[in-house]
Amino acid sequence: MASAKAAIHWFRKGLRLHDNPALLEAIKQCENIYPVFIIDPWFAREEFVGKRRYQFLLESLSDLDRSLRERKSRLYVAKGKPEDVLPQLFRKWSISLLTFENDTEPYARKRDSAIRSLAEGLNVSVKSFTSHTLFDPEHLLFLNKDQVPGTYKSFCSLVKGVKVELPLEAPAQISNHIPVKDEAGEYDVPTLLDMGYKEIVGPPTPFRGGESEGLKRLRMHMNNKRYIAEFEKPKTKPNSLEPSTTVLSPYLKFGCVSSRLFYHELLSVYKQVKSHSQPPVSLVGQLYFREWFYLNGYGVPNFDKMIGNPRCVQIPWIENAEHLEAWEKGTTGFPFIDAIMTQLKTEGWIHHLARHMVACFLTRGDLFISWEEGAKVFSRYLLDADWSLNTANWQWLSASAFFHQYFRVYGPVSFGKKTDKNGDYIRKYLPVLKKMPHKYIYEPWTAPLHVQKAAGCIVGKDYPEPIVDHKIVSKRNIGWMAEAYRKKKAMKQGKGGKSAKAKKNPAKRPSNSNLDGFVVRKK
DNA sequence: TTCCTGTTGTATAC
DNA sequence: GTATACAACAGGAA
Repeated sequence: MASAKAAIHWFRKGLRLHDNPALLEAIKQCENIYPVFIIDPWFAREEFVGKRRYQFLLESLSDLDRSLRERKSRLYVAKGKPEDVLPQLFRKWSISLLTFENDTEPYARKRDSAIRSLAEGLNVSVKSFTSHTLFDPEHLLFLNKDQVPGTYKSFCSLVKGVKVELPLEAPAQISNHIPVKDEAGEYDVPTLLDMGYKEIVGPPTPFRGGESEGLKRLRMHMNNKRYIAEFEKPKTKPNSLEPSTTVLSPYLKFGCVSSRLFYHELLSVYKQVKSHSQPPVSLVGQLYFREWFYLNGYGVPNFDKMIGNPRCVQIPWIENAEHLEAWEKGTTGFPFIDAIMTQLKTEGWIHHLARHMVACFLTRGDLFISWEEGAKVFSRYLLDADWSLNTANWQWLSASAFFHQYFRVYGPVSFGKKTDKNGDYIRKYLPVLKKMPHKYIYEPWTAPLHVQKAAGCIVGKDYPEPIVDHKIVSKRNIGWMAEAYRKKKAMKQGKGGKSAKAKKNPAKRPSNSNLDGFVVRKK
């Protein structure tokens, strides 16, 4: 009699039991299921993954473990490189099937193809499923003749009529077999300290990781049918003291909540109300942006770089370590910018429009520093840092791709005022400005000295002077952007045979020594 | 080739 | 609150 068949379901993203086709396939085919997550210690470094996101991941794993134990199973957290760990586990547990969710990121694709051939050599069959996104990017590319749609609108017409699969139920039972004895706790979910991180100082991030938390948050929003039906992204506030958007992004990033579940729940609410908002501003519209950006990450070469990325405008960004550091640390002297960066670091989440504000400021708006630098910082601190989405949004805001109206520059003083005239958001995150009168809170350097004294905040001593003159640098930058776009245009025309034109308008490389003296191109 | 549209700008005028 | 200049982009449709 043949012994019971054993499978590993390998969790990576998709940290959930609901809508998990790969896990269900393992359960269908095998009696003994080993749910595994592999932690690669090499990634446990703060320069890549900030401690708050790592904490969120560990909480998600603990939640998964709890849910599995409720079903008389458990999560096995193994440490090491997947290509080392998995073969060991295959042998140890006599595995014949490996299942996982497809991942479209370049690193993951490389890793998974290596694992596939490894498994093949060890007589382990591999089954993988698309369940992180609404659509299968490979299928979308096939439908669009291998072209990634260049605009949101053309993406929407592409997916019109493509069915979004219904989400699957969580399995009631995982496995017949009793989990292996692990008295030493070899496979337990580690702590932040175990992974070499220092403990989080100050209040914990307000968002806890895991499928349970994610589903709770989803339900909470879905119960508010009016909010769901009327949701319009541009009308939500970047500086409200409580989030004005759903904060489902970290749960979608790790797959604690299935995007297909979210999508079908939205459709179900839409059916129950008289009218609802539409893409691009609606919540379904937000999911479509996610899909479009994932497709870009899948189909555009060198997507996370400027150089070698055919969709990205080539812009001669400035290198300026002091400015970059001031931006990251929240010491630019612009209270709205500094408050947003403080919220980013202390809570791991900031509103979408707040991201716009600081991203525009770092790149084309003020500092003219590469979006790649900004993307690195965001991916360190954001709980929801997602390779495709983060990259795409940085390209958008820096007017490198997707968005091209570079002359629309966010004002670090004006933008926040529109939705928070009193500056309460700034007061919350920058207590040093707590007593600054609202007239000056967005630009404290304009406050008379006696006002600064009365507020207990002297600019230049208690709070920094602004590192740039926004009016001057934003105008200068528009000129530089125009140069870069002209060069792009000339290159494009040059390809058609008129190469002389390409040389006519080369983009000027801005020099650090001439930051304020650049004269905008004359008419 | 021209025209239209593009989630989410700002300052100023009425 | 709404309109307009600012200096003017790209992609896609017609």
